[in-house]
Amino acid sequence: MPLWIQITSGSNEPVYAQVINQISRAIAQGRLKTGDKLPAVRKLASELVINPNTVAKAYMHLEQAKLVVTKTGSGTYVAGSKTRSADAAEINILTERMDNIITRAINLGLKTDDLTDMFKSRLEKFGDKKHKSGEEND
Amino acid sequence: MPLWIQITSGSNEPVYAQVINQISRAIAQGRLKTGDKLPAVRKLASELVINPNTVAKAYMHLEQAKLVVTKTGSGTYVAGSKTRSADAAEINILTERMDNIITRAINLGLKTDDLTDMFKSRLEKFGDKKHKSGEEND
DNA sequence: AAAGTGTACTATAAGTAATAATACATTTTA
DNA sequence: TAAAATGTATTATTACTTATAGTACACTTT
Repeated sequence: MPLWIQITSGSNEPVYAQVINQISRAIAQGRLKTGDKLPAVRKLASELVINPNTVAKAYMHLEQAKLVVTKTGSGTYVAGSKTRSADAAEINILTERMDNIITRAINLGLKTDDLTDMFKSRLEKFGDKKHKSGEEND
Repeated sequence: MPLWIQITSGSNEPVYAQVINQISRAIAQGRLKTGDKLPAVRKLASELVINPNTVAKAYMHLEQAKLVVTKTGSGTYVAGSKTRSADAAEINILTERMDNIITRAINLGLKTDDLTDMFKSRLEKFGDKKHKSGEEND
């Protein structure tokens, strides 16, 4: 499995955020599974031609989000899913972002039906993934 | 109709973006209709206790998004809907943001069914609004 | 002519993003 | 034990963004 992260330099999205988002998505879509090892900070930085600190920052955020587990000296690994249940604050942020997207779409002239179709289409890439069980790293 | 915009100072979202988003949403939800006049730059700035330049910046962005029309010396008005059709680039941005939300939700432990329900629920606030016709300002 | 409106410009301060260069602690490997 | 690999921490610098502030200008309405 070579390298699936791609950095867009000119983007308004910060580099560390691009790393976070792409790894998060890989986990959500099941392309990265519990226990999988992420590239070493220095190695990934070298491959993406970015600063090691930037990768470290991304890994730190991913760990705070409980998506990865860090073992100093060993590496960074995808955490167990544990059927996390989102708290109220996180749900609020989600609905806020959802409203923003809907707003944008409506103001672009899309109809609610079009939007619904688009949503369902995107959702297809995300099955209710079963992470490998029996490998929880705690 | 007094003031429906509310600014959160401590937010990580820039003030000008808050103004843009709240006005955009009001338009999308039909609470602001074609031809409606927005508060004057200086007046809104005064009411929100922010800098007039910040409001001007928000209005500038709204105009570039074709959501409002500006008449120097007169005021800023909600533009006609014109059944705008989004171009490919805008659709791409939308789907990208949609994927990001879905990613976040799945990683929080939500099921696709829960997500679909949430989406439909949020969508209810946005009818396929008929803007007042016969008032296109061109 | 006066008032109201959006726009443009310069300047400043604060925060964020990214890079850079080191150094340190822990784990793995030889 | 020693060496290598790993994540972490620190300090510094540069560039950009955000927000405020003050001023001036052009156009429209009254």
